[in-house]
Amino acid sequence: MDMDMETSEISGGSCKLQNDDELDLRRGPWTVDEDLTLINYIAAHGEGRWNSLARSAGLKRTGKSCRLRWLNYLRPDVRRGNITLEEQLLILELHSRYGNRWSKIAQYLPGRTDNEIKNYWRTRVQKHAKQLKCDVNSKQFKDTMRYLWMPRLVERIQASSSASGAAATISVSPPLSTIAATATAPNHAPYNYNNFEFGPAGASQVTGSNYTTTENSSAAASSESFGSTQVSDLTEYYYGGVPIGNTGNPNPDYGQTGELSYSDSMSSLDMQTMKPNNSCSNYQYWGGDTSDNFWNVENMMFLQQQLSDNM
DNA sequence: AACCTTTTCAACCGCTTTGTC
DNA sequence: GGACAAAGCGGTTGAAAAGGT
Repeated sequence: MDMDMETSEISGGSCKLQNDDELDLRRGPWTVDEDLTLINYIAAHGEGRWNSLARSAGLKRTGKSCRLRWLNYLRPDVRRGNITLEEQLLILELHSRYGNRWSKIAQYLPGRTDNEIKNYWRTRVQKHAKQLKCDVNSKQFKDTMRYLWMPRLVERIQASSSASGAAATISVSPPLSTIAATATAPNHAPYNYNNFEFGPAGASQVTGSNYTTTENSSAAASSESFGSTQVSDLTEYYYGGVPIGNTGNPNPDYGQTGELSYSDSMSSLDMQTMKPNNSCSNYQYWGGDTSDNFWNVENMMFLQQQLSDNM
């Protein structure tokens, strides 16, 4: 949940650094006024040189704090909202490749921040490892991800694309992990998963025909339109129709056909047949977190088999 | 409705890397 | 090449929301 940015002065959070009376530096949640100041200053002068930027803008914040706020929250191309199936798949794959190098992983997910990916990993993925009582870095858990979780994600992506009329372009064979293992490192050429082509943002953008999302396009549009125009109200500073800094779901696609939450992607699977147990129209968008369903008896059996195989 | 627990994620901290003089 | 500052990164924290009883 986002901080309530409508609250100008957050009680308790708007503390000053205790030993910074001279500097009068603030910390804690950013206020709407501070956001506007930062947005307008960067619109006029550009980003970088964060310490001097903070001073020049009149923000009583450290440069680090300004940088973080801008990169993780205020930047026009920050993509907010649920991690899509494709993104989940990418994160799992990239994490198996890069480990906890979140900024590296974030390069492949345009608009996503390292912080967001890190939070996703810690709250969702590590949670399951904990439930399975195994280490997130253990071979067992990695195998479960690779041979169970990821293939099903691929199936879910295929199912949702075909249900929505879009051409399904992902094939499950060979395993994505195999591709990743032999793929060239980023910076370099993006790796291609059939029609999905991923690459570090900036260097090589996503070019997969079906990977273009409405978020991407709106983010790109807002990014381009972001100029030196002064913003006087955060509601003017829209990201896809919902102002950045607003609470709730800033993602314009929330609840729309074709994008499933992580939880739903798992709960909609029929674990016996490994197929969606309902039509796409029946997906529970933004329902409760039922992702735990994924880790049912069958999956536990799979894991146990993995464990016994390794003995 | 009230209380407690769990989950989420923005923001901070401290360390490392990079840039500048 | 050493010293310092700034930027970048990953780990951690804690407030608020959501969920459960």
